[in-house]
Amino acid sequence: MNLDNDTLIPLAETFKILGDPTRLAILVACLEEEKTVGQIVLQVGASQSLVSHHLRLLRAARLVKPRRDGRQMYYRAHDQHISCTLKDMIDHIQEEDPL
Amino acid sequence: MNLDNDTLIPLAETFKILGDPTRLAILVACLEEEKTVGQIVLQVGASQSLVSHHLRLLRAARLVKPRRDGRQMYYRAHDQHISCTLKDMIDHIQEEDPL
DNA sequence: TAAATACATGAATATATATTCATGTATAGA
DNA sequence: TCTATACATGAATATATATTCATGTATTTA
Repeated sequence: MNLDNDTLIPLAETFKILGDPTRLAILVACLEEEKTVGQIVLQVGASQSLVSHHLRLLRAARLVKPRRDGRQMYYRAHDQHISCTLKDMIDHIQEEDPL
Repeated sequence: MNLDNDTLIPLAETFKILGDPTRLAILVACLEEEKTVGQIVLQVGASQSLVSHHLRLLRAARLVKPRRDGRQMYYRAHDQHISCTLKDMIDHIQEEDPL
């Protein structure tokens, strides 16, 4: 596998977005079903402001997509490859060290 | 998918390691075949010191594994789930926005 | 043992980034 | 049109981190 900078840089940027526990928790919270910002705030246990800031980054990286309904915003993970990526990485972490 | 902190935090830490273009380039350089530090330095185009610092982080996250032979160190990506993760993410990036 | 090669590491620094606080904007209902 | 609700945003800040420079350590060869 050989990557030019046009692939490498956005790839790194996307991984960087996943590289924060709060943001990752937000993403996981809306991975299987869409959630309102309020629901995410409760589930993740971070401030509303912080969740909003993170959601903006997640949106910019197209990791979540928003939908408005009345005065609520629903967010949902861009599930296509995200859950695969998460599963691969969880496998990596849970993998035993080879002696 | 619901993740407790014992999974979430190391998961985020691992993604964070991938979230830097130089480090990602180093990882990709030794993804398919092991490389000496010198080879990686040439291929990536970063300073020897920087490559060494990054290799330490990659090693700590068990993303690469070292092997010494004489005065050379060979590094190789911990390929098990890494190349899958990279492919999933590349797919995500190259994916078109739904209208 | 001395010198050279290959890599690692510590300190220093400039920049990036997570978080908070205060405030702004949009929508719904009275 | 006020008020309340739900969310977004800007500024400020403390902390993290990528990079460089200088130096240290291990291994080979003379």
